[in-house]
Amino acid sequence: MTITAALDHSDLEETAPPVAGITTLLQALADPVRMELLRALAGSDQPISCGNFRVPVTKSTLSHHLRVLREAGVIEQRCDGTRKLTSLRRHDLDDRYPGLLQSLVQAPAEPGAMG
Amino acid sequence: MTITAALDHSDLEETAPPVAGITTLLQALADPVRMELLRALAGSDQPISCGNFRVPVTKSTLSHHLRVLREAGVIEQRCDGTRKLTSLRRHDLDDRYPGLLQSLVQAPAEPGAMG
DNA sequence: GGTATTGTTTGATGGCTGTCGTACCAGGCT
DNA sequence: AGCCTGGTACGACAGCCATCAAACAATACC
Repeated sequence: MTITAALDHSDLEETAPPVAGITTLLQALADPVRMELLRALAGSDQPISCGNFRVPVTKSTLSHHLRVLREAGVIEQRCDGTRKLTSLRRHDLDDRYPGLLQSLVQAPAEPGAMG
Repeated sequence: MTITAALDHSDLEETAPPVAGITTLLQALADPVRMELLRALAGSDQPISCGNFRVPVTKSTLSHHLRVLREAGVIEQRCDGTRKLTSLRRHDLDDRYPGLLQSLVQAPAEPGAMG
């Protein structure tokens, strides 16, 4: 097999993994904390750093939740100095699951996910 | 507080419980078997009895999955002799979560949920 | 170098859940 | 009555998962 440039899709993107299947995606979103993270990201046009999420969990638990979202293809993270900026992969999500993101973020938030 | 008839919403409906919150709903759908049940129900305009679902689980497990969907407000079941006909609560779902059901059922099915 | 600041990783733990087998119950059938 | 069919309820069990504390890593700043 020849060495190809198939994975080099463009210029300097960090080769974000593909958006997960529907079951994995729903599992990733079926958590009150992660839904709150999704809402926060969807409601902001700018990336958010870990410290700026207002969820009632420890930072290790928050890191765990962000990892789940990242591995499901919901978010992507970019290092910026000592921070890590998290942003929503809107286009990839809409591409694979049209309308899903919008119907989720416009769903009424439940009390209990925020402190 | 006076005894009111607030719960008597109409005539002879079986008082279906309200559609659950978004987290409970996503938890109910974040399972390959239950997503397959959803697809089967969404793809048929007629109710389906337990025996007509083609999922690779025991009937007790199937009953468990249907219970989860029922308690989340996704389906309703109507007794018909010895059978129990299951149907999708499309209107209630669309009412509470517009567009969600459609975006879910049109999502590509993953291999593995069917035998 | 030293010290915050920001996140990740690693156990550990308690709870939830998907699965099955078995028993059980209700209708329809002969 | 007896039997089957369709479905539920109850344990039991294994695996996953959300949570935390503590330790670690990396960058910035003094």
